[in-house]
Amino acid sequence: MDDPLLEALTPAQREAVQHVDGPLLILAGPGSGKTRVVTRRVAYLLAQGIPAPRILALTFTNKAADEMRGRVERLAPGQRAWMGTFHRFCARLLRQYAPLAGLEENYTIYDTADSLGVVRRAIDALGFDPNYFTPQQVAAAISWAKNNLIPHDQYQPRRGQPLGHIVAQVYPLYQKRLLQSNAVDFDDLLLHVAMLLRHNPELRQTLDLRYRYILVDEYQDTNLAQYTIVRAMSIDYPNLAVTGDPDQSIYGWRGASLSNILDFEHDFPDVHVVRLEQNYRSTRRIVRVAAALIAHNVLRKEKDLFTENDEGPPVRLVVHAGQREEAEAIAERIAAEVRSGRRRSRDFAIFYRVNALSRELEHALREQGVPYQIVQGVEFYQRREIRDVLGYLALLNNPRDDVAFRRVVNTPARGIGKSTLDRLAAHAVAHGQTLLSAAREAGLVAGLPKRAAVAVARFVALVDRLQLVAARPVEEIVGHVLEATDYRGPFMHSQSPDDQERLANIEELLTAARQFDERTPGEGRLEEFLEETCLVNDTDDWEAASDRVTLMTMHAAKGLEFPVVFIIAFEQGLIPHERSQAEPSQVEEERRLLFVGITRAREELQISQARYRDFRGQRKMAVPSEFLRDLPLEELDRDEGPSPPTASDAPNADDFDPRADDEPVWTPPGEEAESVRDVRREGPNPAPAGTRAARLTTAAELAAGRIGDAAVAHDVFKQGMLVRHPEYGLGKVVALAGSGTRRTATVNFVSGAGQRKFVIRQSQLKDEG
DNA sequence: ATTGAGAGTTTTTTT
DNA sequence: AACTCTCAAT
Repeated sequence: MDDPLLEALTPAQREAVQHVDGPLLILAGPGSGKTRVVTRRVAYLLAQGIPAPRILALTFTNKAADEMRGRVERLAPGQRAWMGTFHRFCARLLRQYAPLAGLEENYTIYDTADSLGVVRRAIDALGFDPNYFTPQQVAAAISWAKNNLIPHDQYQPRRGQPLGHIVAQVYPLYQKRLLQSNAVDFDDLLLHVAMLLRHNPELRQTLDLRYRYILVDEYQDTNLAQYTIVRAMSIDYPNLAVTGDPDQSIYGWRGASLSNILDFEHDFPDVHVVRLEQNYRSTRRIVRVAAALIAHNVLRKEKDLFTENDEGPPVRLVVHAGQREEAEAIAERIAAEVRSGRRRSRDFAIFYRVNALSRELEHALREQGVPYQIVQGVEFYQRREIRDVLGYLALLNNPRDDVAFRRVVNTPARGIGKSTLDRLAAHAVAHGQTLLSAAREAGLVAGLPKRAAVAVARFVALVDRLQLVAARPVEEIVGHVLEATDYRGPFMHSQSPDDQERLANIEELLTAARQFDERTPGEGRLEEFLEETCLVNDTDDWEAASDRVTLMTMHAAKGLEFPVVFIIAFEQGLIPHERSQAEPSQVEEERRLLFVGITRAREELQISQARYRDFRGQRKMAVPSEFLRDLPLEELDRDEGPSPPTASDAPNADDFDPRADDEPVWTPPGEEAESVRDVRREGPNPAPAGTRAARLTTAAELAAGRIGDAAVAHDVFKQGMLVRHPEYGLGKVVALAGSGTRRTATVNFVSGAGQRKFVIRQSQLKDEG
């Protein structure tokens, strides 16, 4: 057989690809060609004549799903199997069967911040002191319960657990409020669906039949809810294929349970197990370092990890004086390699344990003019202005959404303050109403001053007006929201960089809306757009194609690979993180996380540490990570760095903390420093100024770039700009929609002509500077 | 009701 | 350090 789908595969890989019916467990070490196997297997199933709609592929990140979709598309063009994250799959399912879960199909998905707010108010309403247990502690406990399929009416506090007793009261109220707002949180997406499947045998059967071939990627990261969902759909047709690697389980804190993968063989006794242990990604040295590290985990199934690749250069271990030096050294190195033509920017990735560590790197890279992209820093959709605008959309989509109401009712300020809101809320609770319906009868609300009642009434009128366009394309709705609220007005004439960035972000949101409209034509797609905005994050915008250095957390790095990897801040308290040090099992998870980071590297790996690091404005001496002990010294090139800089060689000597003296810091417990090989660090090699233009990755630039891509003649109009029409005169673009020759503009004229809509191509509208 | 100053808190990782 | 929250002044 010279089936191209089976080409260039090892016997083990081929075995997995050709497996069709029955349960399948693929135990795949890092770099073992898992993605390749998985995508080919999907294509193989399709080639066997299995209809695409019978296939369901579930991943944890959209990034992974996109990757899979792209590769399957190349192997089997035009076949549309459903691939996506658990959460999106559940969101979609829940939309279809919303009433069974006590929801309407236009339900809102609350993100972490939204749900935290609801928890906070629930705690408040029950009269608990939020200083005793923080809302996030309570929220975490609720989340834990949901991930373990404990519904609000079955939550039992453990004896002697004070937090549990509070949760036992807050959880039911919280849940009641979500339902009342026709809303769910992230965990509910899974919980509701799991419960649906459990309590509706016919539905379970239908879905089992519909999704006859199910594939779960990163199975080691599934929690009980996810497990239950997948299991329930694999009873009549147990064609469940899972891939995973217990050594890469890094989501225990999210309720992931290793037992799901370790017990798979128990759940499906006739499971076919395929082991992919050979690494095709990394050099021998990198693989040996990774293997040595992970061997220190006690709670582990022994697994071989080997490669036939080249030896490669030693793994570097570098100590820097401070975080700035660390960042600068990395940036300089990358710049030098790129300049010499040995590497391209895209070959490099820098990993860290916590997002906050990206700052210094961004700085240094910018200084060196190295283009970079940061995966998932301050998320776009978390920004105030974005959340505000989306708040309006959410309220339009689901008028029962109290969180959205609170967010937008006084944004921008319209004289509806806290006391007014409190009275509205009290009225709503008393009458079992939502905030918006309470607002509709503002006149009846006890104690509400006339003035406030008028303001509320005006807000309701605004919402009603916007409601009229709620079924229009999303870009148009956003345009109307911006116009009706004059949201951008205050920023428009401001020179402050912050305000300029806000405007750019809003512009970016308009672009995102437009792209959504183009991708998803038709009316009334608002809820889909909203679903996407909260279930899809910046990570998913990560473009492997663009020639930039990638910055991200080690969590986000899973599933990716790069020729050169830097892991920074290899320090106690960061990796393992201080919050993970109490529990041995948590330390093991941190070790797995480092393992994931290390195994992303194909050719070169550098792990670095600083002697001091600034944390929350405080300078702290850094201690090397305890995992240093777990790394094989003989594989490493160690560079303790120069002695602390003096004024002559440190341009930023004023930042240097004299407390960071030159004591040997890098000696791991129980090790002698003398085995360290002395390696001279390459000196800085700055390029002549002006050879490379510094590039910033800002929303503004992204917006400009994207708009630039699609720039066509009739595309010069922007939401909010002034235009002139030969007949109606001066007007303002209220909203835009559609694309290409069918792009339309809604214009509000100064003259009595009111609001009119034009097909731009055929109109006589002119830009009025 | 809004604004600004001062106080207090914080994210570890992601859907 | 950056962000949010609280309280007093406007």
